[in-house]
Amino acid sequence: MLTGPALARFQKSLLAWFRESQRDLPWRRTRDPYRVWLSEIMLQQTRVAAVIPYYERFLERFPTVKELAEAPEDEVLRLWSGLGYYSRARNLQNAARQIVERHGGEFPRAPGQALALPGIGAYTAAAILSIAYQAKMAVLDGNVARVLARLGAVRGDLRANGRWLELQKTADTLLDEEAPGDWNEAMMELGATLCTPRSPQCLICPLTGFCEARKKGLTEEIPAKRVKRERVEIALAALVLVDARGKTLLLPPPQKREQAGAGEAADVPTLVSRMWHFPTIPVRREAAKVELRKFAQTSIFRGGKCGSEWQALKPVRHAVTFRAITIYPFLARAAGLPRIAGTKILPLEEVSELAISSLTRKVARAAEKAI
DNA sequence: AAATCGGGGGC
DNA sequence: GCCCCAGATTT
Repeated sequence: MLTGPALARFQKSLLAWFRESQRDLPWRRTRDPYRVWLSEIMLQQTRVAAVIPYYERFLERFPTVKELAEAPEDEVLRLWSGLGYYSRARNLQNAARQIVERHGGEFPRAPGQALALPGIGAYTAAAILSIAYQAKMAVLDGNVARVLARLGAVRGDLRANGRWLELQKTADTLLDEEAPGDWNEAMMELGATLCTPRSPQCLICPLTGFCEARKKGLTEEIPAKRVKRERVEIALAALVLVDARGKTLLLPPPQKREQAGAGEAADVPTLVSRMWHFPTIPVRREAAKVELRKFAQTSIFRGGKCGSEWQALKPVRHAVTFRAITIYPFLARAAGLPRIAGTKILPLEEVSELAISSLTRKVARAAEKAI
């Protein structure tokens, strides 16, 4: 690929463009390793616009690694609620605790130690260490892979076989060792703003003269589309119990099931992201109410009074990776809520303040509208 | 190497 | 509706 003077021109072109055109993002106003780290975790598979409000709120509550390490997990998940990929938050806090215990509260500078932390893989280690500590490590993420694939006219699935490894080698050779952090951000910024998946803006791209895909007219064909798993439709029924004071009942974050049906598509703990949730079961669509009633009678009320009037609410749609879920919520008014250890009883409007997934937020909203 | 984990903005 | 995103972990 590029070497010598051509590489120098290439690097200069991109860095000049980046220093001129980069977006003003909250995490670019600091090199505090903790903030860089937090931003990189939140940005995994998540768009910038979605992250910004979460980033600000999270730092207000947890300004330092120490405060993050000492917080209850539920509080961390509460601030992550709605952002998705919740194991990121669980790993983040576990890593924070390790950093406090083993690294004196400072994000480790050694790549091996960084990679050993939960939630830190090759990309995130390179990103944090280059941006915060100017380590000479090249990042390879979806943006960079697309930029490199177009530059070199690389056909086929970028994540297949050894292709990702080849792309990493390419990224390594292109890295500007004088400014590794800026360089990495510049490559990603180009992919995020100009060298986009569809309709790349080649006319204003600083690298257009270096781009093989551009020369061959392949910018729309590269990179190849990812093959996705076929979508599976799932039906759930959820019970929104409300007492005379407008209070409702939620179940605590369920643990992963060990063996039985771990591979089943309709595994409730997975579908509610192991967060607080309304009593929920998989159902056959046509029998949602009957099956939910039976479940409520045996598992929630344990033979007690189940509430007479059940109101079917507007079905809620939700997606969890390859699963397309329809939740059939039922509003059940009861004189009193059953007391069950571990459950939470609170006003319906306050459900959104808990550590819940978007699925539960949608169900709560549907119920609020009906009241 | 393949499967899995959320959610939303843009088209 | 579909696509894909500043990927990591588990098996």
